[in-house]
Formats: sequence, structure tokens, C-alpha cells
Amino acid sequence: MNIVQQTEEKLKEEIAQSVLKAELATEDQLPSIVLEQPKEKAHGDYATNIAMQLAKIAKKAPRQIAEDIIAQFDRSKASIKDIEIAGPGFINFFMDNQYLTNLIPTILEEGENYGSSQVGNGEKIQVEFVSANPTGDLHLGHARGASVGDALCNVLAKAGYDVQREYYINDAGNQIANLATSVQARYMQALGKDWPMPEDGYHGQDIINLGKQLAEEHQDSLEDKPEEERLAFFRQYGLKYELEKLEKDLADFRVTFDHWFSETSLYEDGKIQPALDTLKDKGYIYDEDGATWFRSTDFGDDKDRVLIKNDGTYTYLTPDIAYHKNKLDRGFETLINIWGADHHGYIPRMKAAIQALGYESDTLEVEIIQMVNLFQNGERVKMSKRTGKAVTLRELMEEVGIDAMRYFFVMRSSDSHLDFDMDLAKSESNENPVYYVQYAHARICTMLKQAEEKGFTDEGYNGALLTSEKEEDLLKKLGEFTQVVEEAAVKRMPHRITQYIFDLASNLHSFYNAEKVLDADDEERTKARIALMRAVKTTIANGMQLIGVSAPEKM
RNA sequence: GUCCUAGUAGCUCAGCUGGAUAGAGCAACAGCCUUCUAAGCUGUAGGUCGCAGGUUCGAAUCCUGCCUGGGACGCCA
Repeated sequence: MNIVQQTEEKLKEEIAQSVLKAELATEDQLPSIVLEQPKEKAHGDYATNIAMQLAKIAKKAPRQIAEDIIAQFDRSKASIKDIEIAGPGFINFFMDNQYLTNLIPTILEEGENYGSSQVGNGEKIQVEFVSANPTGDLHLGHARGASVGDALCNVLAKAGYDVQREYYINDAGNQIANLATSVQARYMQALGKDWPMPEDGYHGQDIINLGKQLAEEHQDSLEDKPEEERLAFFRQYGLKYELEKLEKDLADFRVTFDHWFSETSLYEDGKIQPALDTLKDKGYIYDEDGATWFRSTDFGDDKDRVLIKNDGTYTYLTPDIAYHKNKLDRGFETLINIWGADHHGYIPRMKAAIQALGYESDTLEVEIIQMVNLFQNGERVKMSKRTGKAVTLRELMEEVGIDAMRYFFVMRSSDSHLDFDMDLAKSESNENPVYYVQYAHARICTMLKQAEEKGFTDEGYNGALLTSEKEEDLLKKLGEFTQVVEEAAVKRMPHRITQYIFDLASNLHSFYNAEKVLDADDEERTKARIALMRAVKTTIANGMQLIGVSAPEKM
């Protein structure tokens, strides 16, 4: 807990004590104390609505209750400068913000660990994300999922969760058979044969390239092999090629996984039948119309689901249940799946499965990533998965850069649609929020570099000299970081981080324009400000690290 | 038709556990570079929070209904 959190706790505790001393409520009746930061500075640094909440219990007017509380309040307990009653009964606290300067040594000491906490309490949590089929290039939606997933994992880890990042490879089933026939068609075409693409084939450029590559390596030697053997080869070759490409694309996008889990391994390791048996033993399975069904309606799904089709093969759901059982068997307390919007209808049946396996519904959390619409030259870029005409992650990385993508994709809450404006993301102008934040960091680096050149240091600085309004604003913002990370983790909202670093950058720019840091005429103030700048630099960099955006030294 | 999700400034979006006069950015308008990076800063203007009810001291936030956009509703994955 940093100094800000400690102070807030003390303040809450003192409020609670005052209520009890004033005999406005008993300990049992006491609601949890809500401390908020008013938007208006005139309303103080903190405010509480406790008097309004107690109106019913104490049977008094809120303003009178507030008076009673203040009469009992020991303001020496929590750096209070002034207290006032306002509006319908708010109690506003004005702090002696000098205590905030204690943040600076804390931040400088903790360095890249500043912002860490233990709210996660070591909870074992697994985040499965991207998990795109190995049948084509990653596109925009995957890029958003990758950005959000990676940022969420970073945030969770910083908040004290024990996080594992996993990618589920759909390397069994129809889509891989289609991959094999698609590769075959492209190979034959590369040899100059008139070979049609299969009905459900993958039309991406990557498969075309793969076909050419195979034609060069093997000439026409594959052509003569028996079809079964040939397809097995294309399947295995295509899978390897696609997986390596996926991993490379993601790594270049600064997203890596702890574990790549193969669907096929579920079959090879015999994990499917035990999962089915578990459901069967618990009585959630029945046969009808020649198929085997899961009674998911027992858990609120709107219809039961087929597990084994009447042709004897599994539906997609069946290995997925086995997969989730496997995750739970590995000891994860919480599973987070990050899915594209088109899968959201799938949530009830998966949650039903989790419950049927004997776990709480909340054990599985599904974060839905809404669609991304790409805009270029003011127009929406149409995309079609069928024809393979889609902008790929790779292309976008090359065209707009990783930093802008990572920032843009995490910038919005993931349950709302995102309009990705390529021109904006590419523009090196004040319209682009990524540069705004990076510029703040670079500015500080420049100042620190010049400080060094001019012989200024922050050695023996006196934090008490940081008293201007802009300095206080910066200090207050710095103190919020840990809580922002905690909240982003607990609420699974990594976009809070982008908001925070944008605000912090804004405070920095504002300070920069109002005050001069390196001032030969005031060495003591310069020292204090250098220390402050170092603390801001550290905090901005830590925030950017969480969302996978680089913090440049100069721009 | 059923379910999910969204609807907030001209545009793109925030808005915490229900709190005070609903906030940013962009665009618009008016200013600020002999001084550490103007990729910046300061100010002005801009709103029936989709609509209608309800819950209460108090609603953008919670509940119900309706309207609109997107998505999902398969023995596909």
C-alpha cells in the first residue's frame, strides 16, 4: 500500500470512528465508507457521502449528521487541512498535500515495480486469448484481442495474480482438413495445374505463398503420391507453417504465450472420453435422435447441445469441454477467455459446461472483444474472410507501427466497437494520442539529459519545495497509479491504463509549460523538480509497459 | 421471433460502489515559441446522457417497456 492508499484508509477509519463516537449508528449499521475524489477542486481533495447514507438510520437531516461527525473528527489523524460541509450533506476534506511528496522516494526506489500490488493475492488465473485457427493470417480482430489480452495479463500480473497466458490451437477437425485441401490446390496451381479451390477453402495470400514454396521445394514430386498420403503431408506441413507464422507475427507484435495448447493433444492423451464420462456420471447427458446431448438447459442455456453427432463425430463443443476441464484440472482458480464478438452466443453453453463439471459459473469469465472497423481516407475498408481480402496484422504493423496499434486497440473498452482510423494512427501529429504520451516521456528524458550535462542532480532534494498547483496535480496523479492498476486488474479493464497515462502525460505537459525545471538561479527547486520528473518518467514508462507500447527517450 | 451488446457534444469515446454544475481528444474559434522538444500549453463555444415510465434524499448509472445500430441463435468451427 502506498502513502496515498494509507492516507485514504486512515481517513475512512477516522470517519467511521467519528460516526460511532457521535452515536449516529452502531457498528452493525455502519455502511462501508465511500471516499471519492470530487471532480471540482472547490469540493476538496476527498469527499464522503456518509451523512446522506446515514439519514435514514440516524433519523436526522444529512447536514446535521455531517456537523455531528465533524465535531468528533480528529483531523490530526490524516493530514487534513480543512473540512467543510457542502451541498445536500457532503463532507469535503481538504488535505495538506505535503504528504504526497513522500511518493517520490517510493517511486524512485521501486522503479519498474512501482504500481505493483498484491490484490490478486497470488490467485492462479489463466487467460486464453487470440486462439485463431491456424488456417490463415491474423487480422484486425485478432490484433485487438491480442492487444487487450496481453495488456490484461500484464495488469493482472502487476496486481499480484499468478497469470498464465495460453493459446488454444484448433488443429483438429474440419478446418484443418480444409487447410490441407487448400494447400493442395495452391500447390497444384503453382505447378500450373487447373485445380479448383475446395468449397470451404482458405483463400488467403499466405496459402498461395505456401503453395509456391512447396512447388519450388518439391517440384511435381508430390503429385504422384496417393491422395491420403499427400493430404496428410499438406496438412502437417501447412499446420507447421501456419503455427510458426502465428507465433512470429504475435511475437513481433510483442505478444508471447506461456503455453500453446493443441486440440489434437486432447485426443492423443485421451482427454475427451473422461470429460464426457464426468458429465454422464452426473446425469447431464442423454441420447436422442441418434445423437448424444448435453442438458445445458439445466444451467440456463436456452437449448440443449449436441456432443456426439449421429454420424459418430464430436461437435466443436465436446473437445472444448474437455479442454476446459483440463484447464481446471491444472489448478487454475479462474479462467478468462477472450473471444471475438461472433462467439458470444457460445458463452451460456460453455458456462453450463463449467457448472456441470462441478464449478461455479464465475470460474469462467468471458471477455468479448467487439469488432474492429477499419477506416482509410475517411472510408470504411470492406473485409471478407471468404475471399481472403482482409488487412492482416502483419500489414498493419508495417504500415502504422506497433505502438499505435497496441495503444489504439486497448484505448477503448473492449465491449464497444472500435473504429480504427489508419490515417490517424499513422499521423505524426497532435491528433494521435500515442505520440502525446510518448512525447511526455521523451520530454522528461531530454530534461534529465540536459540536467546531467549542466551538472544538476536531485541529490539531497527537498520535496517540500514542490508546492505549485501543477506540482500537486502531478503528485496526486502519481499516487493514483497503483489503484488504477488494481482496478484495471480486478475489473478486467485494461483500457483504464491508457486513460491514466494519458491524464498523467497531460499533467506533465501542463506543468512543463507553466514551470521551468532546470533553473540555475534556484538550485534547490531544480533538485526537487528533477526528482519529480524522474518519478513521472518511471510511472509513465510503467504504464506504457503494461499496454505494450514503447517509451522512447527522444522523438 | 428469442437472446446478447451498444446508444452520452459535430466526430471518436470516458464516466468507479447511484452523488454536487455529465468529462476528454479531435474538429471550430481566440491566444502562447529570443527560455528544458509547439508531436506542447492556455482559454471560448458546444449536451432533452435514444424515448417513456418506475425505484429514492439523489439516476447517464439500478428496474420495466419501447425505438435504433451491431452481433448471436447449426448434429459448422
